[in-house]
Amino acid sequence: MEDIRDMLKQEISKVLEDLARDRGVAPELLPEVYLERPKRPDQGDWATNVALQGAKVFGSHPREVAQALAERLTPGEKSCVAGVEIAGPGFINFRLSRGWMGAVAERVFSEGERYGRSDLGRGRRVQVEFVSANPTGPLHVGHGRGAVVGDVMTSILEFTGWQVAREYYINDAGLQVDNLGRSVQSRYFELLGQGERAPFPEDGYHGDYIRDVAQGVLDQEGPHLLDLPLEETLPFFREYGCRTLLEVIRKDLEFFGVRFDVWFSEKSLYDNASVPGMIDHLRGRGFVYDQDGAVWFRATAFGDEKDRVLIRSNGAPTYFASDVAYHKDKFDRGFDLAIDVWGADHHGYIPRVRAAVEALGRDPQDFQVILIQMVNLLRHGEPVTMSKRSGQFVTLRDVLDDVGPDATRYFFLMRRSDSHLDFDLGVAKTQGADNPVYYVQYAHARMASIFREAEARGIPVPSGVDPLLTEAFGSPEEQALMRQIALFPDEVAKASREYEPHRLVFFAYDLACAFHSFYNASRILGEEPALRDARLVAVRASQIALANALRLLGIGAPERM
RNA sequence: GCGCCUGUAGCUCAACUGGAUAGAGCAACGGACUUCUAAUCCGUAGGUCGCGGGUUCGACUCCUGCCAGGCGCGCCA
Repeated sequence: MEDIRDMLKQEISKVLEDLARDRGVAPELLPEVYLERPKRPDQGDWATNVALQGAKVFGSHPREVAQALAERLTPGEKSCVAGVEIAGPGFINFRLSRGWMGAVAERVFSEGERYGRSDLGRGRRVQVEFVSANPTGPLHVGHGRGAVVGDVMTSILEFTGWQVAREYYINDAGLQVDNLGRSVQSRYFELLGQGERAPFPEDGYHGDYIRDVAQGVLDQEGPHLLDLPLEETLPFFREYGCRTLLEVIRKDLEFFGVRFDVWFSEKSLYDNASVPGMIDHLRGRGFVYDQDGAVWFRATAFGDEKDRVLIRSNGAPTYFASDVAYHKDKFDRGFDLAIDVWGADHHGYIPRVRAAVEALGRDPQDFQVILIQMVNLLRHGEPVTMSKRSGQFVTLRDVLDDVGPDATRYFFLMRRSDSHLDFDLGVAKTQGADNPVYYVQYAHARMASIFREAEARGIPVPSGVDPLLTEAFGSPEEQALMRQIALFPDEVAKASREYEPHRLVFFAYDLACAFHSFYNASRILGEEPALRDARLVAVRASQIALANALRLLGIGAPERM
């Protein structure tokens, strides 16, 4: 299909240049040729709007230009073009001969699991940092959305020729882990009936899981920590709590099918002096100065609205300081592109980090952020309230146990990540018609079932595409199905370029839809051999495309349901 | 006050980045299983694309001014 498009494009460009020469139009004024797939089948298989774009430079009407171009375009055997017509305000529509469907199927067959791959990334290295939730409690639903978006994004990037590293940034330095340590410490004392000796911190973590962590300390250490000064044991509680909760997070993510190559410790940036190193580096480039006893980054030099503090006047570094050091580290490690997946409430933070990236001497485009909007959790239309403070929030684990990983992934991915998402646990759980996950998976199960039945009847499934056999193609449903299959590489590329993993969910859904229509309209195994084999080829191609899409999404492709 | 995001069918969302008659799913109504899975399909109905200007062959898409909602504007993380 790609090949056909390229050939068409070249031919149109050539004809356009010929026409320009004949009419004395300078070639550099000519518009670029775009070929697009019309929405409606009666508008052909491919269409171009060059005549509309170029009417002005020709000093003529779009339809007249289109007519002139069309006259010079002769349907050719090789390009599969069966017809050229002018429509609407001046579109040129191309109708392909039936052979195109065979060409699509042939490509899908020969590429198999690789169908949809590309070399967009050209082997460049990209690091995707996602989730990065503070290790102060279990993951909640919002983290889950970021986890899936990041995970699927990495799969897509890998599939499109990038060398990918998946990374989790652990915020194990600073105030919040301190609070965690004190919270655990307090609960530990409480378990031993001496809670009043270690008061619960004002901004402490109230969730029950803190008691579990404290119980773990008690089981491991016994009561001897009671006898030591609070400040002396705090580092232990802090470290223990952090490690334990991180392990909980890691297990939840693993259950969700999300894995990381690197777990990067914020604390390590201080242990190995990366933060002062970064500050020296930026100071040397003239982007750091001292004022009011604090150390500042000149973010305004790169379009941020104000300069930002790196080291407070009390000597403590800001979160931003470690973040800049972390991003410097990313680029020092040789990544060509760094993609961060953040909660949308952090969007105001983007300009300063981008400014820092630029100050480090990188193209600001080498740093990209995917924003994840809020998830509204509902149960049968009723909002489920979440408050991490009080500890009464619905965890990712709760949702996974309730509706399962496949449905959870699907729901998190079915909207653009930067738009609000209503996640109704009731709907996600129903196995009925209003649950799109099953609609898609059912399509795959149906395909598998056809092949099972074929085997039972002793009907061999064609392993290749016989050009004669594809002449049997042709119903509107078959065409729609093959058209959708042919779209897959484009959709993957688009998802990769635009950082929009949800596109694949829409693709999978549309493919399932095209398949269900085809299935209901066509008999397969009962038909005479030529037609039967052609349809088996279509089903196999559908199955490969759908399985590839589901694999990228991390959603199961069941053989039966 | 400033910045970012959002506003499309009763509800939840698409619209190939400026293209042709704005499309799906729920919800409503009417049909299709003696067949390779009816967790499916087909049809009907539903719209001043928040509102007003502008740009051009052409605007849901771009520019501008309003209106409404969300988020953000710390020497917090």
